[in-house]
Amino acid sequence: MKTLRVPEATVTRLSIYSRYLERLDRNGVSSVSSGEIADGVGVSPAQVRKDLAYFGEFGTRGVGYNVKDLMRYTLKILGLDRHWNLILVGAGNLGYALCTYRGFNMRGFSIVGVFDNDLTKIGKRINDLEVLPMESMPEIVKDHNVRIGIIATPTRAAQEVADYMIKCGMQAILNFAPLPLNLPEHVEVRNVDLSVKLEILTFNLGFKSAQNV
Amino acid sequence: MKTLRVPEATVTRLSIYSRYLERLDRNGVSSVSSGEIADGVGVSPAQVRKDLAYFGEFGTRGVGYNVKDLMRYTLKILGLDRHWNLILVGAGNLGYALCTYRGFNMRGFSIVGVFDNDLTKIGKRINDLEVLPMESMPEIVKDHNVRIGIIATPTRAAQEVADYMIKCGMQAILNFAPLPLNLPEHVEVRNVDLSVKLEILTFNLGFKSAQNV
DNA sequence: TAGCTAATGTTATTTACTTCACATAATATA
DNA sequence: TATATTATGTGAAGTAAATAACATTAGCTA
Repeated sequence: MKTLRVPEATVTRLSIYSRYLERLDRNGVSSVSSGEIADGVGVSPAQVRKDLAYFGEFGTRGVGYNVKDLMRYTLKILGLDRHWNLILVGAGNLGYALCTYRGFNMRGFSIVGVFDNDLTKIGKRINDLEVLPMESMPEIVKDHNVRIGIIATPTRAAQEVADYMIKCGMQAILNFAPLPLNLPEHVEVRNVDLSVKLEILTFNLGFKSAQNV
Repeated sequence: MKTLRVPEATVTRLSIYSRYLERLDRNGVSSVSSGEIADGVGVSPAQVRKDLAYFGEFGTRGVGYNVKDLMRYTLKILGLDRHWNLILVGAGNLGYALCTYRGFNMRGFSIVGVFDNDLTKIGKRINDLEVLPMESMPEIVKDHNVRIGIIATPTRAAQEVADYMIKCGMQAILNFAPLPLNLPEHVEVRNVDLSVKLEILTFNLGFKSAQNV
């Protein structure tokens, strides 16, 4: 098996292919071509094949791909052939929304601990979880073998929370605070910035208007 | 002024520089170099200068950039030198979180209409807004001159909602449903997929584990 | 005012990513 | 069984983006 560096764009698309394949499978589709996948998710057929080629050969020439098989392969590649327990810090509205977000469960993620340092929030329930004080993090992490943490705090708290998460053993962090975190190399971080995409839209709208003038 | 095509990655970074500059400005910093911006947001100094070069010359050789000026320029480039009214469909937990999200207001965005087709949700209040039925959309859009819509519905409703938004005149859509939308060319769409980034993390954790074995 | 230092703006280089094009292989058909 | 058709997998070509390198210019110092 090849060990080329895999572009992050490829991993992103793989995640999208994977979900598209789940949908096909639910709809009873058993076979699919790179062209159909491409149409379904809005990329080129060559792109689909190239992306898959980083990880092996999954199709049959002249035929296409078996939906169930390819779905399982993509899930496995993404590390989703297993269950992942997560912790989340920040029991505000965003934290609440993330805890109740179905999309995570559907992909094998479970939030097993919600933390906050606000005394008015500690003890409240979200689904079947109680919001806990930060000091409880090490215990939860140990009990549930947690490696990934989600930050849904106000911006000002994010860096401190990230540092504490790492002290508690987190190996990866998903950060919703609009602030670049400063973390050691061995920790994987990805940011979800809710307003950046919105600003790409305003940029493009502005650009269009300018061209019409 | 050059009219090269601007890479989307550049626009994304511009949004991040812009917020970083706002922070510097709030902290009373008046001058900054490309190297300092680079350190602050985690890119290379050359990248910062290259990104800015798409839009003009904003610095002084040997000196650096005036923070307030560059902040204003970046905001203007992104189309954020004005106010943007938004509508949102889907008054669930995610919709609620987005309506109350400070990050939008801080960048000049206001959600002026929240819609749902669920009768149990219509009439409820979010901040100072009442959740309205879908039929009210055209009126709100007209009254507030809205061009951008946010989709925070369950996946199954997203495509239909997007179509209706466009009928109501939306020119751009920010889609939180994990589904590629099928829309006419002239409509700008960006997806915020909450679990894709999480799956990049699990991919990377899996990859690391594999390499250690 | 001449020389030094610092940091921009920009060209050249390198690297990364995407698309193209086609050889290969599987199935269907006559 | 030969032929036509379809769609994969992949090397080559093309495009785009990031990095490096440097010429330029502002400000400082003696």
